[in-house]
Amino acid sequence: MNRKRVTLAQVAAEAGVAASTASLVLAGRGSELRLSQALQERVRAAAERLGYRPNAVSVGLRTGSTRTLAFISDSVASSRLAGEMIKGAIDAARARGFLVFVGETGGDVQLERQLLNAMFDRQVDGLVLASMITHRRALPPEATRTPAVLLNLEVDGATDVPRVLPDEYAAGREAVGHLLERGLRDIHLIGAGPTEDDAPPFSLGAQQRLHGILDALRDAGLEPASGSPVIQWLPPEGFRLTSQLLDGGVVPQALICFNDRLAMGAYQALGERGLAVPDDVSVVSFDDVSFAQWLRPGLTTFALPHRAMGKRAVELLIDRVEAAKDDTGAGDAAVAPSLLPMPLRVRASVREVDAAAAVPRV
Amino acid sequence: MNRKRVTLAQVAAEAGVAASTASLVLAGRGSELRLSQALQERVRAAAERLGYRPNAVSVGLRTGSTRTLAFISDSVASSRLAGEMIKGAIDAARARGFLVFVGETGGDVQLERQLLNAMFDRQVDGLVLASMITHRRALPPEATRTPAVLLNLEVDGATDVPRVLPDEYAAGREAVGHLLERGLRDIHLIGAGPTEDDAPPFSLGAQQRLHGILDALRDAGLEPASGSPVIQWLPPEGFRLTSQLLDGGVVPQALICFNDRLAMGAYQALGERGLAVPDDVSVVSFDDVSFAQWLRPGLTTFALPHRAMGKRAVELLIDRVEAAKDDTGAGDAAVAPSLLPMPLRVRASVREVDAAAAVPRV
DNA sequence: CTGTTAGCGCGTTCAT
DNA sequence: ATGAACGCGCTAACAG
Repeated sequence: MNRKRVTLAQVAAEAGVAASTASLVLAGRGSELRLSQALQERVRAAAERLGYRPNAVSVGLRTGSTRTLAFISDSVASSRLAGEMIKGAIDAARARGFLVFVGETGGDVQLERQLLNAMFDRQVDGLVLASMITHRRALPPEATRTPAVLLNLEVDGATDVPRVLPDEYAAGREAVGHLLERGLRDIHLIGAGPTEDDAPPFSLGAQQRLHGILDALRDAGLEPASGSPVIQWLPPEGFRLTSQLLDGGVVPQALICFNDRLAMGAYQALGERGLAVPDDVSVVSFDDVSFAQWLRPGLTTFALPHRAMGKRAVELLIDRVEAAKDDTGAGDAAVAPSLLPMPLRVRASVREVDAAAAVPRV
Repeated sequence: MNRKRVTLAQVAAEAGVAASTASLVLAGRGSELRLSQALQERVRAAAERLGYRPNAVSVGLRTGSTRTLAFISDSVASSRLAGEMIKGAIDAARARGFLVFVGETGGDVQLERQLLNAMFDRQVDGLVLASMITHRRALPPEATRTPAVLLNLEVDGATDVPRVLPDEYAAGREAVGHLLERGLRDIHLIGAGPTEDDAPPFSLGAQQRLHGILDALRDAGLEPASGSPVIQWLPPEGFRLTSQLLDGGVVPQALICFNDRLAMGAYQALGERGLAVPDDVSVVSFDDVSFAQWLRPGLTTFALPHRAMGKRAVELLIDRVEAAKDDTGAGDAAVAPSLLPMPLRVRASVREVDAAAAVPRV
């Protein structure tokens, strides 16, 4: 029941020409080759009438290009953000006429190889290798012999493979800037800090957030009022850390939570003690997960631009794929990572004080 | 740099046999056709040595089967649950040697057709058409001429295309059962009700949840203490609805929230009035979104089995694909939908009373 | 037991 | 201006 497809041969027969002729006019090269308008119209009409669509498998075999991409990540299901990354990728691909195979490894190297093989067997034109948590890894050898781009991933040493990453460092700086501008100087860190070394070792993003925060503070002649590193960034930890801080008798002016889940826990701890956000304590955070906007009050947070990252990654990839076609032989020069801005979602968790008290922007 | 692939011809040459012979032994039909063991070994060794992998595009063209599936949904990014559905699907596919093209329409019919075409052009063996919100829709004509299964979607009339859906009705029944067993009889509905007609018209799932709840209540000789239909099931609505209830002077014994977002809003409203969950009011809900476990206390909720649904859908699909190969001609009999159970995640939002006060299970 | 032949559907010379 | 012929890489008839 599947083989109802119309072939080029049928179109040619219908139009009374040879298959090759039909191929030419449908490829738009008819006028270039000075085929009569009448004939061209005849072919086009026949194709239209029959509902002809080229068999992409055949074209792929013939031309070596399948207009198909591989998207392999360690996790597609962990959060909405993962979905956003994929959506950005498949949308951008479709916009340029590509389809994408998506695979998930769960971090299993074995499985990754298996998927890579299965996709390359199907002659994908390029590969985006993605991760849901920004970290550093080695490239699989397959990624070398075909156009590839890394998404939310960094590699060691100089490399010619493009990477796209969120600009965590800048977001860290902006987070303290946002607080300082509003006169908040008693800033406590929840999830990492107080020193450069106090960040989860596996998360590049965490390290850069911290780095940005500390640098911005230092530039203002300040340092964190406290810091509390922790390995898991989940609400219970946020709750515990914030509770400890509060139990120590301090009421912080502002909290920088290293992600929204920690912030959710912080809200809970604050709420249990009758402390109001933002009147008693201000909170800024990172990620902009779904519930950030539903917390009361709405959480001010820096969004991980996952959609944009997915989009950028496949755009870079397709650029490479199409460049590789007209093989210039170049393209193996080291390339810097593309850093995408993390937009600030201003909501209601940071206190708005009068301008007089605020430190002017530097 | 991409064309380093070893072909069957090279393997055959290396082994000193004809290509067709090599093909046969690598397909495992060597012994069946009584080829000498020595020859078979030679071929296998050559393939191994050269790192041969069949070009799946060529195989696809030749055999008509690409071992590739189409997964098209209206949204992949809306929630973690969407990701789970996809993960279930791609995992099940991989386990059976299939890869999947993922596409998203955003509900745009135009785009859906475009994606369908692009995927069928690439000769996918089957289609899963999915939605993130359970509803009823018409089948695109393409879904008729190839194996297809509907995921979280229902169609009008009898049909031979399999559908997989969560068992919302059963979950609705169980929700009231869970409350009744614990002696809770003053049950208020947040998001729908109090009558059968008070449910969002576009959501089949909502209607069935409500139906199950009402039936179970009726079986126990009860009816909802109140109901409050609303179109958007988001935290602000949950907050508003619950606040209204409370402002009316009633302190409900138990709330059935129609989803976790509404429940989050209910928690907030309760919290603002100093009412404790579950000591003052119990809450059950549906979906089991990510934050349900992070609410304090943890939210007892019926999980949408998205992962399992994705898995089941592709398993049914692949069964059909492989059945269609050895064309029995059958398969066009009407088929009932596969209803997957929504497991109850018992957490801490329902009060545990002493058995004496509880209504025994029927 | 093995190799030859044919063709899946298409794009691309190369002679007309 | 047009069509015949070839081949992408593979599988499956059929001969030998």
